[in-house]
Parts: sequence; structure tokens; C-alpha cells
Amino acid sequence: MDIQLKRGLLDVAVLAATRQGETYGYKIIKDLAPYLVLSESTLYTVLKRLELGGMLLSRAVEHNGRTRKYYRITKRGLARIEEFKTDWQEMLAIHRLIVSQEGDHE
Amino acid sequence: MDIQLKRGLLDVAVLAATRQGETYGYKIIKDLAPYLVLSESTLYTVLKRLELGGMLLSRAVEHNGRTRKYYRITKRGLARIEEFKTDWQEMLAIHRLIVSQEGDHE
DNA sequence: TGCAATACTTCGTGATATGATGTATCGTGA
DNA sequence: TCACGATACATCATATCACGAAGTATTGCA
Repeated sequence: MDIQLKRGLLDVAVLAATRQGETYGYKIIKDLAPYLVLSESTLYTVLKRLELGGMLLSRAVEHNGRTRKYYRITKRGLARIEEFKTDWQEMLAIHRLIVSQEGDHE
Repeated sequence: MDIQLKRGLLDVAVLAATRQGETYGYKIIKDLAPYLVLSESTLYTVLKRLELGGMLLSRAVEHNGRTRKYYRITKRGLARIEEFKTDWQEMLAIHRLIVSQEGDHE
């Protein structure tokens, strides 16, 4: 689907994926796949951004010889989701504007 | 509201604003203002992009000594709006994922 | 032995929104 | 008359961002 459209949901969708408890990058990709296709480079960029913004906390764990980074959502992360819900109301208004009034012309 | 969220609606909202007949940049800004705040630099960038993509056609008209560019939506522009409606269904699915299942943890 | 899956990282690129700035006219109020 | 806001469009520099490509390293299966 349209990249631009996806952009607004990306961060929040990743945050939502961490709500059920600690999880890690590769698993998030698999979990979100049915809803949202995102590449590894994109996801890890998002995770870094969210951690820098204080919305996620990470913890490195040795797993089968590889490092796995577990992420946990913070209060600020949860607040970000709430903020999204408000923004979504505005999105709905704009969406109505776009799909409505089709019979107005001709 | 969140810039990233707005991005996906920008082009389509501008297209929708041209559906009621020929209109011009400055008027589009005023018309969309209640729903979507966009600066002049953003709007004219969008208009140029849409025209390059064959979704809008422009016509320069002398008006009070200044040039005014009137825009008209094309078939491709209308198709773009239809495409958006499909994408929106996917958006709704992701939105449900984000706002739902809140009771799943703790 | 080779390939796919798992798991994370870095780099370069292209797309994009926006503020700042510029050009030009008209009407209004001090 | 002079400054300012509204009208109207354009360009440039900047910062953000999604993503493909490529790299590193292990496990397990054909």
C-alpha cells in the first residue's frame, strides 16, 4: 500500500506490538506481517527512534550465541498510543471529506 | 497533529478539493484549513507533484495583474482517490490492531 | 556443502514537508 | 502617505524518514 499512508502508523503499530510484553525485532516483523509489511532496515530504524524518544526500553540478551534485544514499552510509549487515538479522530474527519460529497459535481 | 500521519492524506485531500470544479492553490489552502493545516510551500509542492503525475491539469489565468493557476482533476486523479479508498481499508485493519486488545496485558 | 531461517547493524538513496525568502498587487487604517 | 495584511505563486535549504543492499554470525536441514 501507499508508503506515505503507512508512515503515520508505523511507530504506533510497533509500540502496539510491544504491549503484550517484552518482544524483539525479528518477532515484531513476523507479528505485524499480516497487517503491515516492513523490512528489517525499517523496523530497526523505528526501534532506535522509539528508544531514543523514551517510548521503548531495550535489554540485550544472549540467545543461541546471538544477541537478541528485548524491548519493553514505557509510560511515554503508552501515552504516544493515546495521542494517536486523538489524531485518528482528525484523520477520520479528513477521510470523510475525501470520500464524501462525490455527487456534488456533475 | 502528527506530521507522519498527515502525509498519507495530503495528496488525496488536495485532489478531493479539486473535485467540485476548477480551483487554485490559495483557495485550496483556505478550503482545507478547517481539516488540514498546510503551508504554501507544502501545497505548491503537492500541486506540482500531482500535475507531474498526471492527476491534475493546470491553466494559468491573469487575475488582477497576478497569475492565478487553476487546477482541474483528471481521470487518473479520480482513480487515485479510488485507490486511496482501498488503502484505507488496510489502514482500518491496522488501526484496529493498535486500539484493540488493550485488556490483553495486566 | 549449501541454503534458508534467525537476528541485528550500517550505509546510501530518494522522497518529502516545511520554514524562509522573494516577487507583485490591492485595500485598509493610522 | 505609508505600513501592513491579504492575495498568489515560486524557489531553496534542511531535516526526517522508509527501504534496499550488504555485512556478520549461528542453527538446522536437504
